[in-house]
Amino acid sequence: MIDGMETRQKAQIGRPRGFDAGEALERAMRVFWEQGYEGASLTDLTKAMGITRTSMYAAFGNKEDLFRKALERYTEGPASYGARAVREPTARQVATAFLNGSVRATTHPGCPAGCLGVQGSLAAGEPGRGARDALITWREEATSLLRDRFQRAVDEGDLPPGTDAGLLARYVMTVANGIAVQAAGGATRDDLQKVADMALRNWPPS
Amino acid sequence: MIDGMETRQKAQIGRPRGFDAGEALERAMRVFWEQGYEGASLTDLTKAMGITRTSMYAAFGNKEDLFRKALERYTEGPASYGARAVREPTARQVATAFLNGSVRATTHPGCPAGCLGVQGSLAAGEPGRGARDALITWREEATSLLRDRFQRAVDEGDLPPGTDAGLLARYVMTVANGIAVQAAGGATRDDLQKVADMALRNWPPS
DNA sequence: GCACATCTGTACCGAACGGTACGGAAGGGA
DNA sequence: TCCCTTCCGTACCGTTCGGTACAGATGTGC
Repeated sequence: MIDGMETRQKAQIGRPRGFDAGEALERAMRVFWEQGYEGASLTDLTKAMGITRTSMYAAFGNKEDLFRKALERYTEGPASYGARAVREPTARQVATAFLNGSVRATTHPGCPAGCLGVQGSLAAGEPGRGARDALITWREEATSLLRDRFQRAVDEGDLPPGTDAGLLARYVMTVANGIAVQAAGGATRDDLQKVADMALRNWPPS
Repeated sequence: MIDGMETRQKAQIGRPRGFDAGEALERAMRVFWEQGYEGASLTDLTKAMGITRTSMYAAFGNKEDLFRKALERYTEGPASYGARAVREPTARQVATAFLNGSVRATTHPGCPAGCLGVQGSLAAGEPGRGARDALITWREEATSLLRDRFQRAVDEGDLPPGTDAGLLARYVMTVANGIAVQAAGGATRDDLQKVADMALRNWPPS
């Protein structure tokens, strides 16, 4: 039996936790988002989470585990536009929703600029390879989701026969990644929305 | 009077340097490229450069100075396709050369995958802010170069009147940034070349 | 050959890193 | 009420971080 959040809360026995694990994870996610895996120290993290190192280790494992859990939360929260996008009725709407969502998420007021799945760890030294590889896998999974969706569109006749669904998925993902980098550099939402619109102008006809 | 490399070599007096500063900087650039600013420790750097910490500090200043000089070298070396691209005769050729160059540079065999100007430091903790901001400026300068070139194309009638040169520049830069992220994640040169080709299919007519 | 300016190597600095031992505090079950 | 289990806070672990003091090595100018 596994509880949803994955932060073990085995039985109802013993002293109960004195903080909200979900809220603490949310705060940790923000720190990783803003400073990256290597740039976020345990002191930064626990201070933002409002708990001690000991509590953090007991609840989440270690720094890398915390990062992975923060990434999960990011997927279900700020990056949930991805899962929503692939449920759009046409391939074009999928691509549009995905890029629009990425623009909104990477420039959301009150949140760090950019995308945790990109700037969390793009290049890293030896101790950060785990986090980096986790993000590579994360981006690959998103690309696969898009590819499968576009392939379905090809099969259903929504996209022209012979269309390379993998290329289309990689193209959309590449633009989204570029948007994330731009946002991290301070590009505005309006600027990036125009870029997203332009990237969709050459979409194959239905 | 200033010497070209910027690594001070004031007079011909005193014990001469026992290593090639250009070669050492090249090695440092590779380490930053592969591991990022925060992920590259002085131990990693000096080991790759084949010199001691003391020699590195005497020749380059400190870690952040070394990073800035490595970035200059990167600009004149692996990223020199940028300056070449803006000299192409038409706007379309400029954009094509820029994206093709970015594909080649980010997937060059024997070099780290990706782009130093992106993965060198995208998100960072407090001590890495200098490097991060240097890269933001670096990308902005490249965008400005493209924007000015596209504006010239508009003025000369190479691009339709009323074309937003700034948007075009940001679009090209965004795709290039996305290509860099993709390359850092292991995408192949062929895959990315197809993405670059696709990104140029909706280029405004001459 | 001698003096001087610079470079090199070692050994070290204080601070920050990720991670943990341990004792006291605080709840639930009997 | 007592016990047991778990959580919390402090104080600390060894390691690594970026950076440097200092002494010896090595060349050039006189």
